[in-house]
Amino acid sequence: MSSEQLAAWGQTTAAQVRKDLSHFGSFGKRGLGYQAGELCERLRTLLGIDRSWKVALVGAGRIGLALYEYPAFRSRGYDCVAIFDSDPEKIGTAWGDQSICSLDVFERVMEERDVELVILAIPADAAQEVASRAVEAGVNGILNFAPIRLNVPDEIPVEDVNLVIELEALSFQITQRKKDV
Amino acid sequence: MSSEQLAAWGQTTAAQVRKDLSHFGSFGKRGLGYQAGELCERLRTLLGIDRSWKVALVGAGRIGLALYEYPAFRSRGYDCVAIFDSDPEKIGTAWGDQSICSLDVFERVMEERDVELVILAIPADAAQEVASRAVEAGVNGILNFAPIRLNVPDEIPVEDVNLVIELEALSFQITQRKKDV
DNA sequence: CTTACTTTGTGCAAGTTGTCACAATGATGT
DNA sequence: ACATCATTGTGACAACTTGCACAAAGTAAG
Repeated sequence: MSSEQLAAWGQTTAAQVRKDLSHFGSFGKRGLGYQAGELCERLRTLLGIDRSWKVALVGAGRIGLALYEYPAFRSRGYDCVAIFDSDPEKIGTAWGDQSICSLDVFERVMEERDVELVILAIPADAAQEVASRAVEAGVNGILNFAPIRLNVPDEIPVEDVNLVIELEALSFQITQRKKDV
Repeated sequence: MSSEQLAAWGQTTAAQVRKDLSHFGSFGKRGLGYQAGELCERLRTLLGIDRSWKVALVGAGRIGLALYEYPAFRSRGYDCVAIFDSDPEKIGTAWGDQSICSLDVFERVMEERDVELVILAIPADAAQEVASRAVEAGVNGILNFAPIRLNVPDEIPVEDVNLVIELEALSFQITQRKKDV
């Protein structure tokens, strides 16, 4: 594939594709382009998605369930090795092959199962405490669905997903567009 | 509140806050700062979130359910006025006060209920078709959970939410950090 | 072998975004 | 009334990002 083709695919320019790729080394062959299979493989390694990751899900509510059952999740190498919830009704019950654990045993389970990533699908008022405990327990990264800005050390990456903000971004763009006309 | 306080809140710098706000006009008083109530109100108007929006949910699966039941959704003025699904088992049943409609009546319902925003919580292979029909039916914006890049006219804003990409972004950051050390 | 063609990798220019610093402005106290 | 203090709004500058254009390097064909 040429950088031109890749650019069309990714809605950008050929020069941008070449610059971005060259940042990580020299992948292509002049006059020929990039060999798709090799490029994929090298990018997967660079992105750190050439292996599977052990994930713990905190919050067995509807968002947690939707994530847990999301097929792309497992197929892309994210392996859910623990589910936690604070609701005594849910603790002990199972989703698929995972039984839901109490937060009382959070630290022990996190260590036993070598959890690397934590997904927080819990209300905002509980998120900070769990995040801090997860960091303390040695987690490497956090995917946060709670609508608060987590306070964690700089070296722990956090990705926020905030549905309301996404909707508000849409509202803003629509409002702007109507004003222009 | 001073720009300094706002900056601390939003993890940015005071100068940035002032530049951003000044872009939309002159809100503050020199020597005093910004009056919180008025600032909020004016920003809400600018963002287009000073009113409610009529939303249709397409896809009554687990992601759809999680969204529908998400309290912040309604409390921020996003009013779900229709739910669609293609599964005959689900059509006719109801979630709360909304009964689930067939996609056969998509165009009619969209118009009757004045839908402004569509949330696509359906598999990738169905997303493009529904998106095109929504645009045709006069929708103003799309929130897309399907992992494909929708092809819609430039004047229709689309926000994508892709959980796998969020996780991969975490994986990348973790991998990078480990390399540095 | 040589010529014509393709496509990368990159220096440079253009454009965009973020930061600094300070005059302008209003509040506050004497 | 005046001096002092706090804070905005903004021009000038610095840092970063994107796009252009072309030499370098490789392919292909006669």
